[in-house]
Amino acid sequence: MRIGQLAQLVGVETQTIRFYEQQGLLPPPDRQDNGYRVYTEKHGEGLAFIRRCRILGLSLAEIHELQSYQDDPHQPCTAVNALLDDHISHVRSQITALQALEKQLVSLRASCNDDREVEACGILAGISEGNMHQQ
Amino acid sequence: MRIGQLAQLVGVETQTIRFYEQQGLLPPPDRQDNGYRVYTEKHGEGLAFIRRCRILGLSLAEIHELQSYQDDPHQPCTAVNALLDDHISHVRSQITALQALEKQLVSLRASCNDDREVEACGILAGISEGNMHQQ
DNA sequence: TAAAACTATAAAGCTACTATAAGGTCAATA
DNA sequence: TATTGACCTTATAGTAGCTTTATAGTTTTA
Repeated sequence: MRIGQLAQLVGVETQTIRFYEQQGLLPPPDRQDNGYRVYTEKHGEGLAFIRRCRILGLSLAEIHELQSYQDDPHQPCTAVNALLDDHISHVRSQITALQALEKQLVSLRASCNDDREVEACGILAGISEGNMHQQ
Repeated sequence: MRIGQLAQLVGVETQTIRFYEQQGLLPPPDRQDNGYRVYTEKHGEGLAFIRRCRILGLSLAEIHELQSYQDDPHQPCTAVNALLDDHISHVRSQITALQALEKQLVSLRASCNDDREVEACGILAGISEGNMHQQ
């Protein structure tokens, strides 16, 4: 299987595959005589794993960590659980921050309407004067 | 006022100020004979405006856009309102996405506990097999 | 046979800074 | 006076996770 086929199979760009290889997340595949990479099903699974992790918002470093656990299958999986717990709390704090931000933005938006000139714009005035009433 | 004082006043690093100048967000200040930048209150206000926008999550490009409106004070502020509306909907979709992600992560986390070996880890298995039951 | 589609590498670009290097300036101190 | 320390200057590289571009070789298709 060549790189283009693998890319299509998993739904990524070929450059992304090369990038993961370069970052040490995908093992370097064998090469044909012409230098083309040849992939196996294993590579497909590895790549799919990476993509699912990315969809879950894990960083490449975290994925690397997970891979290192996979390579040592008889250790307790405490660290995997901890990694996920950390990530969950990270996501939660992002949500909290964004919700506070949304509130601020909505109240700022309420301070203006389309019928004004920029000079009198409540939004620009609000930002300029720092009336962002963050709590 | 020199760059260090301005930085302390607004609460940013001196490099950040130079960076904004380079990006065209802060007008280049006058220089002393020795080359040191000299700032006025105007610069302080401009910098504070930028920082407040950044706290609101606006990109440098969006800030640039707002500045261009400020330079044209007799236009209707429709575009400002629209920019904010867009940003609000952007923030909202981020929140929605993160909430869905949190759900996925929590359900994945529930599929394992600390008493297993990596080999039997419900989380790794879940990711590997794509049981991420995204809806 | 020639063009289209694929592959390769290397390097730059993206965002919004932050950090580092190497050096010039200035006031106060030993 | 020499030097220390705090400040300033520019230029360059690093961060994350790719994407884009440039340049070139290979394979497939018309």
